[in-house]
Amino acid sequence: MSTTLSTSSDDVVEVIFEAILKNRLNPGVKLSEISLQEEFGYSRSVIRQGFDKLVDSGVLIHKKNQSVRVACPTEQETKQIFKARKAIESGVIMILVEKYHNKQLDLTEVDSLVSKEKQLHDSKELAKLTRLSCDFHLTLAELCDNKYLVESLKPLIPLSALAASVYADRESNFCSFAEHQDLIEVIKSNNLKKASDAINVHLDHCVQSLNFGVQVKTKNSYSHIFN
Amino acid sequence: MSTTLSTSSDDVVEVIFEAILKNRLNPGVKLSEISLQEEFGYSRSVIRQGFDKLVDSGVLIHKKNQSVRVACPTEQETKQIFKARKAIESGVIMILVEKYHNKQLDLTEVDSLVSKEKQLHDSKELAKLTRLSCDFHLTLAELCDNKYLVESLKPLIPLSALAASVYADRESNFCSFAEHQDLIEVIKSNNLKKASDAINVHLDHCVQSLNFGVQVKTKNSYSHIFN
DNA sequence: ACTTAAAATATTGTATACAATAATTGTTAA
DNA sequence: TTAACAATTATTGTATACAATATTTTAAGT
Repeated sequence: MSTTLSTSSDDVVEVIFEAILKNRLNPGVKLSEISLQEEFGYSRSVIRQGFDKLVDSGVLIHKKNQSVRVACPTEQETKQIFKARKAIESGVIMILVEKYHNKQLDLTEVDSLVSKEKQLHDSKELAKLTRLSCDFHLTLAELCDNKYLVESLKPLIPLSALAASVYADRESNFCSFAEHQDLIEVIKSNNLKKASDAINVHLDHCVQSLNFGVQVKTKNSYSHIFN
Repeated sequence: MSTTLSTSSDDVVEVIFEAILKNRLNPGVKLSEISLQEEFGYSRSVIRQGFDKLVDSGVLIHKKNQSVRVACPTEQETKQIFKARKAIESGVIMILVEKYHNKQLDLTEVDSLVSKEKQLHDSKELAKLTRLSCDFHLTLAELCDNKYLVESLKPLIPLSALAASVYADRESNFCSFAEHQDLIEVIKSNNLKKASDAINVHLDHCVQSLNFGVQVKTKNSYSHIFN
């Protein structure tokens, strides 16, 4: 949703989103307004507006009179995040099945997304892969042509990325591109039940691939984070 | 999500939400920051922070360098809003069915909500009734114990109220308490398909009860709006 | 009277100042 | 060395000032 014409504070939001998806900003990191006005060119009030939006979406945490921190989803929160995604995204995929059946859906964009995912997977470029698998889910939502649905899902994607950066280990196969391929096939199947099941299974697999036993580590400087 | 500890700007959000649900703030009304700092005790910066949150949720519309306006959903947007709600709320009700089956769900709160709805319906107190039927849907979401799901649904409720205030005529039976009663029953049925169908039908009925032929009217003063 | 253009006014966008609160550092005593 | 407390510093919460942009009013010309 945000402003109809985007303002400067949206830059802040974008840059921080990017930093999270690129795995540069780790969960728990403290972000102070004055420190960041040097990184960006903007003044504190603009930085803060961006922070406020991110706090609202749950990506940053803010306690009164304290600096904001990058969210660090707990095990319970992670499970809630994916439960919410199952609700929203099974709605998404059923809309897409119907659209496809009515010849109102062009899947070339997601098709090429999955191809790129496969390339990155084969060349082991894991950071970029995270980014793309996030894009895959958001793109499906966007194909519904329903901004409200997109806005509902949007904050849950970086939150999922944060959860993954905490709990996914190197080999975990967190958000499998192979299953993304399956999802595209099932959209074409014209079978609502199968489609709904497929997305639920995929998201369940995401959670199952996580290792909630790990210890959370926190850093405190943001020199090489935003570039 | 909002701040962990609520700040003053959340008051602004709350008051404006309330005003919308009470049908005091009509779609399209212009809200200027300086005019409102007299209504509230706060300064412009606080008012604006509240506005920003409301803009983000789509309840207020903001074009650069212009005053914010109360959103006035078009026919198409209204249909999108309810399509998004169907996706989210069918997820909600399926979670509740499961919870109820596992004896983890207490329905007394929603039961008494529906009773109150019936009372207000019988005594023709329509403004308060709108408020309660909104509460019903939000309460169902809250019973899921999933803040992400609640936050996804939350902005769609005042948006629905705005749509109703534009397109629902006096006799339209917009969000029927009788169907709310049915929804509670179906949660108890332990039948996922029936539950999902019931909420979809209810929300479809909401849209069907609207008359998109009406002309939109706009006012411009906010004297008796917020009290 | 109506249209157009210019001046005046009002409102937003951004930066900054100051007070309130939290975090940090330094000092002292056990 | 460690713990507790005080003083200092840093950071946020809020208000306000000023510039940029929109809106309204006024005036002139047709």
